[in-house]
Amino acid sequence: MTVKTYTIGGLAQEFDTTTRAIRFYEDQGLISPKREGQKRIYNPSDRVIIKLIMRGKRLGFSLAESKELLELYNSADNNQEQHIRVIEQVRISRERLLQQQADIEMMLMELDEHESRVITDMKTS
Amino acid sequence: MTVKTYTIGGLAQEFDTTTRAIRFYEDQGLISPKREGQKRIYNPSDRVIIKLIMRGKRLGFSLAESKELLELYNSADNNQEQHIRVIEQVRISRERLLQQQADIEMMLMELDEHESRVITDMKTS
DNA sequence: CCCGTAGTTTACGTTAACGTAAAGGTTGTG
DNA sequence: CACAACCTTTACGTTAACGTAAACTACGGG
Repeated sequence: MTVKTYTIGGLAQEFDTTTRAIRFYEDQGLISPKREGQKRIYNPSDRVIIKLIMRGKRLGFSLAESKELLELYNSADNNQEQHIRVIEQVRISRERLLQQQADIEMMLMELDEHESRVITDMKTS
Repeated sequence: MTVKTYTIGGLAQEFDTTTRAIRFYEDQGLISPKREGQKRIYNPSDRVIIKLIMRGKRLGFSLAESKELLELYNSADNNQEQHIRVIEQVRISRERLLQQQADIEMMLMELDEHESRVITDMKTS
C-alpha cells in the first residue's frame, strides 16, 4: 500500500498559504519532503506538520516555537533526564495555552458587552 | 477626587515590558498620556489600554489589530451605517477567537496525549 | 514548436515591533 | 555639589517571516 502524496502547490492551496512559505518552513528545518527529481513530494505526515504550523500561527506561535513542539513530539529519547525536560516543556506549553484561554474568554465577554451597547444604541436612536 | 496616575517606568514593570515599548505604542497612536512638563503621566484608562495591548499580544494580535479593537470600543458614533460596521467587526473578532479556542483545545489534547506516552515510557524503562 | 502551467534556485526587499546607543534634562539624597 | 535614578528625544540596528523578481527546467496540449 503506497501512501498518499501531495504537491507543494496543492498544499499551499489547502492551507491558504503560498509555496514560498512552505519552502521557507523547509529551509528552517520544520519539514523534509522527499524529492522526485527536483520536485518536492510531500507525504501525509509532512502535511500534518504544516497543519500544526498553521494552527500555531493562528495562536501567535513563532516558527521556532512550533519547531520546538515538533521536536518535542519526535523525541524518541529513552534517557531519564530528557524525559524530565520534555515533561517540563509540556507544562510550560500548557500554561501558556491556559493563559490564552483566559484571555480569549475575557475578550469574548468584552465583545458581547460592546455589542449589546451598540444594539441598544441602535434602538434608542 | 483626583484619579490615580502612573509613570512609564512603573507601568513597564507592572506589565513586564519596557519603557521603549510603551513609548512605541504611543507613537503608533494607541495611547495618549498627559504630560507634566516633559514627563508622561498615565491615568487608569491609559493603563487599561496597555493591559488590552498585552492581552492582544499573548493572542498573537498585531498592534494594528489591537488598535482597531480600541477604536471599535471608542466609537461613539450614532450613525446607523457605522453601527452595522461595528457589529460586523465584532462578528469577525468573535470568529477568530472561537477558532483560537478550538485550536487551543486540540493542542491541549495533544499535549496530554504526549505527556501520557512519555510517562508510561518512563515507567517501562 | 510554441504556450501555459507548475515546479526549481538564488537573492535582494519589506514590515512589525521593538532594541540599543547617544546625548541630555530633573530631582532627591548623602 | 556630585551622584544615582529617573525621565526625555533622535536615530540607526535587528529579527522573523515571508514577498517578489529573475532566470531556469519539465510537461502536456494544440
